[in-house]
Amino acid sequence: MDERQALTAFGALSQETRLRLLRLLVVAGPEGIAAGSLAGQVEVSPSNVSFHLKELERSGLVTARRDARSIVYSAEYDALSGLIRFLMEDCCSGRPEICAPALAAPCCQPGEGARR
Amino acid sequence: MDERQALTAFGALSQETRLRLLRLLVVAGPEGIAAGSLAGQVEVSPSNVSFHLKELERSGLVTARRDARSIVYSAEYDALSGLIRFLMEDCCSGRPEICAPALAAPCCQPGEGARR
DNA sequence: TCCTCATTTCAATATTTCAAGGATTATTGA
DNA sequence: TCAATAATCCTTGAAATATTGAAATGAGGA
Repeated sequence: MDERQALTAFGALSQETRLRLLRLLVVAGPEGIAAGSLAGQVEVSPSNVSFHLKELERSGLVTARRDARSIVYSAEYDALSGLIRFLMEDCCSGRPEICAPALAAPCCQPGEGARR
Repeated sequence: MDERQALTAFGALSQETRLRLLRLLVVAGPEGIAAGSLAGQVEVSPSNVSFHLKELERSGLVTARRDARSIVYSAEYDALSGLIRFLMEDCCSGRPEICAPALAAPCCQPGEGARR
């Protein structure tokens, strides 16, 4: 993840509708969710959802694929990992004073391979 | 870190000059850097640096204090930790498929209490 | 007090972002 | 091929953001 990508990704995450869309896609996993279904779930007009999905796609945080007449979006896990890592390493220079407290998150605990 | 704070923080990080300013402040640590010195280092006009520092301050990622005739800014480590944690937990739902790769960063390795 | 330095504030402009609606493209099944 | 459906594309206008230079504010020293 280079700086240009990170800047775009941060911009993509700084908008409420997009953050909600991304969260839905993260939980949905690799199988993804169709654009129309997303529009229904976030209660935003289809054209507006399309606009924000395109922004997310431009940032590399989600990818799109066609499935029959639907276009299915899914979260790009690698990009999200990369962004977290960018935030810790490039932006925060790996400062333990910053990174260590963040690692107290439940998902980072040993023996907690999966979320709870 | 609640969602509203995170949205503002992501917005603050999505601008090149601000990202550069923050990086300098992270490395500088708690003693911080004066606004004028920052303007020189990022080669941006003083008024523009002032604008961006205020944005960073509004997002909670930096704080300001007066020292004689200088105003010294410093990175808010807690806010950065909180943002990393938000990204892993709230946004990524703690998915191990996302968080685990990010933890491969050098600063997260056991025995690597400090960055290398 | 007066002067100077550091920084902010203000006003004007340029650029980007956002939301909504209608038109267009792509796919499926009859 | 035609009709129906799903999604995007395009345009419009409003709002937010970025940049610059000039003026104002605040602190320290002669």
